[in-house]
Amino acid sequence: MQPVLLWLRRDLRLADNPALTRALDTGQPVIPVYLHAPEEEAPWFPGAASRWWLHHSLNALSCALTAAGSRLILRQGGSLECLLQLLDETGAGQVIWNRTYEPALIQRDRRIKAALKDRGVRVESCNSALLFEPWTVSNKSGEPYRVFTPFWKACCAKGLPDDVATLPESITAPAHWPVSDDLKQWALLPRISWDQGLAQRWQPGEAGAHHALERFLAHGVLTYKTGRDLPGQPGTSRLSPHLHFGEIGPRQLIRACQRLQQQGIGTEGSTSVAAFIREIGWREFAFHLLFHFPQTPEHPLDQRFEHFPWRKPEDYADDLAAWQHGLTGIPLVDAGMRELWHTGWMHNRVRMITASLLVKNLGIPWQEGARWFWDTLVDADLASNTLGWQWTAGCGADAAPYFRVFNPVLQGERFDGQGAYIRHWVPELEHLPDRYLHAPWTAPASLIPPAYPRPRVDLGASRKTALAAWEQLKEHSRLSPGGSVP
DNA sequence: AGCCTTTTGAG
DNA sequence: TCAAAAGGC
Repeated sequence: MQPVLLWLRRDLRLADNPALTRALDTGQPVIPVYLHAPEEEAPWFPGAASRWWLHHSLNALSCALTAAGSRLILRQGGSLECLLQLLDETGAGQVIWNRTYEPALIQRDRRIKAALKDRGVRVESCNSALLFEPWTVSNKSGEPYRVFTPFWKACCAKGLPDDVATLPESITAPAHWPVSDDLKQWALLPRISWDQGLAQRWQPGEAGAHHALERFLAHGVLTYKTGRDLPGQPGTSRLSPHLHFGEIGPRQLIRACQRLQQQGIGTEGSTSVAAFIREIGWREFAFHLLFHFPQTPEHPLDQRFEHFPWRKPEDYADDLAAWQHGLTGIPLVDAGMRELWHTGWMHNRVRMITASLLVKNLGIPWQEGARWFWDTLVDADLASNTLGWQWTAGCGADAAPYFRVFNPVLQGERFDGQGAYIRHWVPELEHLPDRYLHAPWTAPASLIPPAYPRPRVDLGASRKTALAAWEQLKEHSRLSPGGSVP
């Protein structure tokens, strides 16, 4: 019987996978394929941490498919060329996939869909990644939302989808399997092994995603509202990389939350679960914004910021390097940057704080931070990363106003009071008493650990400079709206 | 989802 | 005198 191709991309799971369900519903044999074509994601080629995750996730998916009586076929090259080749080799007449939403991938998929249809191939695409696809939500005048709360209200009014297809017991195999690449030959893993920290922390793949969810449901979600702010405690879901690669989907999370809500979980539990669902909403909002404003990975949504007086690369290179390597001399910031480097992930509150320091105190353009996060995060996601950086820089939709500057000393005292997080990631400061831990430069000279750098910025002075620059920019924009600044 | 300074008002 | 509230960036 004529098989169908199931083209897997950011949907590396078997449960709640509409494209897989559709493929099974045809009653024909299914050939699952993953195509490696990183250049098609230009200019946002997958970063090193992301490639590490992809390698292990594909391994896991391949095992799961094998256990279900199927296989994962790997091919490298242009996606269209690979698909045509596979259609030719297998005699398949239909391709099914789940949609992606990054600008470059939308273009590619559109091109491929048209080319396949031209050749008489049946093509079908589904939604696995989102509760609401970006073109299905708009305000009364038909415009995309630019503010989160009304956006999310409109989503909730539609009803959050929680319909989840059951896990297939087996997947019908074709009479003949096409040959597959050997995953190792794609060289997704780093050549020098800096990845032990990642391997220790993460279990990529669908099973790992469900372990992470179970842990969170049992230990984090009921205290999420306050627990998520404490970087020294595992109070967040840590699902972001699993979500990015589609090892688990938002509908599954909504369903799990609704099950919890039906049990008696008390007021704190209930508001905590609601807070978590709201975070899923921010993820949806990020996709909404990226789809409707595809220039935002590179350009600020608020055009006034095109003329912001950022420092120049030759002036900030040393500060940028110090920030990247966790050597700014500001403990909470260095702790976060080192957590990122060692585990490919950073606690959300610390992301806001490290980003604020880069953009506001160091005067470095947010795009530099976005690029570094892109390369080092295992959860690097163009939509979420763009929203996060523009939020911090104050130039995005519903962003934090520019004048909101985080003070990493105060934030440390407030959210890492006992210093568990800082001491874990900045061992030079292990023995510094709590009262000096967040600002070692205020300690008596005899207590300051010589191995730890002096702070690279004066937090108070740089804050003033940043606010003054913002006031001036506003003034210029008022005088010459949309125009250039002298 | 902030910080800093000034003002207010109870004691 | 000091904590809380308010106001500006």
